[in-house]
Amino acid sequence: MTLKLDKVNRGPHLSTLVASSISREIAQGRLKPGDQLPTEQALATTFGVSRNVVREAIARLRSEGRIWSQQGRGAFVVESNNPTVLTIDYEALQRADSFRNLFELRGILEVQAAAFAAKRRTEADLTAMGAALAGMRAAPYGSVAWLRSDLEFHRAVAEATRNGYMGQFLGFVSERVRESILAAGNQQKSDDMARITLGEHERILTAIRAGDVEGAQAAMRDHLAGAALRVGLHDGETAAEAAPVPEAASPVRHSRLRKAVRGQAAR
Amino acid sequence: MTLKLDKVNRGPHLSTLVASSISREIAQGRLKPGDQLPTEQALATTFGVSRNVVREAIARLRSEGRIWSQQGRGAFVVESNNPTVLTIDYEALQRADSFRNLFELRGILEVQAAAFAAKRRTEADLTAMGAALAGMRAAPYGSVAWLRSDLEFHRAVAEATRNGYMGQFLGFVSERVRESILAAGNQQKSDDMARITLGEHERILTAIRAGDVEGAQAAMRDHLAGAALRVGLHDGETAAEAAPVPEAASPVRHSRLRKAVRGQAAR
DNA sequence: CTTGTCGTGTTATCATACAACCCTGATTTA
DNA sequence: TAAATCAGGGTTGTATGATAACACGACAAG
Repeated sequence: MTLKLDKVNRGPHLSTLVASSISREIAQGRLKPGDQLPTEQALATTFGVSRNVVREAIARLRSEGRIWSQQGRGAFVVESNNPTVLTIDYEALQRADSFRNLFELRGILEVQAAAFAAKRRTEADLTAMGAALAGMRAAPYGSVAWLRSDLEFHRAVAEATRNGYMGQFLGFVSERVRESILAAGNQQKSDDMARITLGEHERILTAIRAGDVEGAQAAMRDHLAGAALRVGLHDGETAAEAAPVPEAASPVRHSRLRKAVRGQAAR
Repeated sequence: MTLKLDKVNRGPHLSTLVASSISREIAQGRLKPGDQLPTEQALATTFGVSRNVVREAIARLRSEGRIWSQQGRGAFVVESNNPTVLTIDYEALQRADSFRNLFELRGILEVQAAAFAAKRRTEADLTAMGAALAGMRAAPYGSVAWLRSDLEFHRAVAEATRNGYMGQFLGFVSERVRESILAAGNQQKSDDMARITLGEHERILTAIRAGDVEGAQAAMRDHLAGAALRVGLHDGETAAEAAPVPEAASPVRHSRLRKAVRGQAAR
């Protein structure tokens, strides 16, 4: 048996804890946009860590676009509440409704990507898709090679849109969806599925090659509906029902707080 | 006159430069997934900075999910090449084709959001949208209050999709688009525009209230086409032509490199 | 009222030291 | 011989002190 021990080692770094703590202060409004943070020295003493750790935490928050600092002045909470990075909380994705929502978003992007691909694909794109399909045919269903080819096919479609952001976003969303599916691990495999899935992909490629925008959209929609069924999502149309907006906050569990971190940042 | 001096202060931190440099090594494949990075000491000497700076850079990369490190062993490039966060390079967005691509992506999301909103909106959603529209009517075109109400309207639409990720992504993309427009600053304002823009929004709301999915999509499409014209994008249909995939690398300009950073990380 | 100077406080960076930990290989032990 | 133990070096994590660069207000000089 392969025992399934989750990685509880998530961020044993002090800087991670400090960053989360400050992040929480911001999220919960105790530090408002435009506010100045305490000095690094003050933070270091209140948290009971070295100034170095505080600096690493601040570097992280700065890269996330939550705070902004200037030499000689101080560090400030950034004005716009929209951070410059987009993150998806892994824990939240375990909830069925969240997963369904993300799957829905992926569907939107994939279908439109197929449409643009049908309009803008080059010969190179088509051969790339064909190669990916061949890889799927050659590999056993569900194997690593099969999954890689599957991913490659969708990547090629995204590439064919000639819109880099499309590929970036689609890749990001798909990866999160894939992770979540793997984590759940309740996939059943059968020979029929291989044939069906392959057929779906082939129809997509055919439509894209023909430049058939509507057809490509429809084929991709079919494919996603099939995929939804295969991973256990039923009736993808009525997806989200009163799902609260998932906040991007507090990805760190408190139970594992270390002795040093016990204060609040700035009261 | 208000002279227009941009903030060139973007990231004068050494740690940012180091992080970008390592990030580029990964993106360009000189550091493959699973590879071990040079030791912090080695990086510090090759970059000509202190180990502290290297640590801040690594803390940042770790928070972005690109690197994984363990005490006593070393730091490694994470296996999946898909980072756990999504970022958009601000500099790249200044290029017209990039901006066009992002605008196109926004359009996809907005149109589909309108469709879902028409299907799933509640009374509360409708009143929120109505309030936002009222705010636009009351404020002068282009003013801060007007922009806020505009943003609020679109946020309400996204909220009405009952899909939190939709709101998250849409907000993220829209914010980047808005920043870019503000940075360009070549907006011309007229009274006609206020009326036209307001009308577009009203049609969207009407369709959503009526539960008219097709109508909401069409109205939103019109609105975005109008917005594209207003910000100087012409013929949004043939957006990207042979635009290379924008890699998420090198957000730092080299001309401003400081004396210390001149090496490569790990060859 | 403007300008220049100075002192203080803050961030940015450097340098060093130590603790915790992993890995390897030799040594001891069964 | 085979396994367990232990010592050593190497690496990351953290602490500490010092210096440079910068911002800002106070204050004097013009």
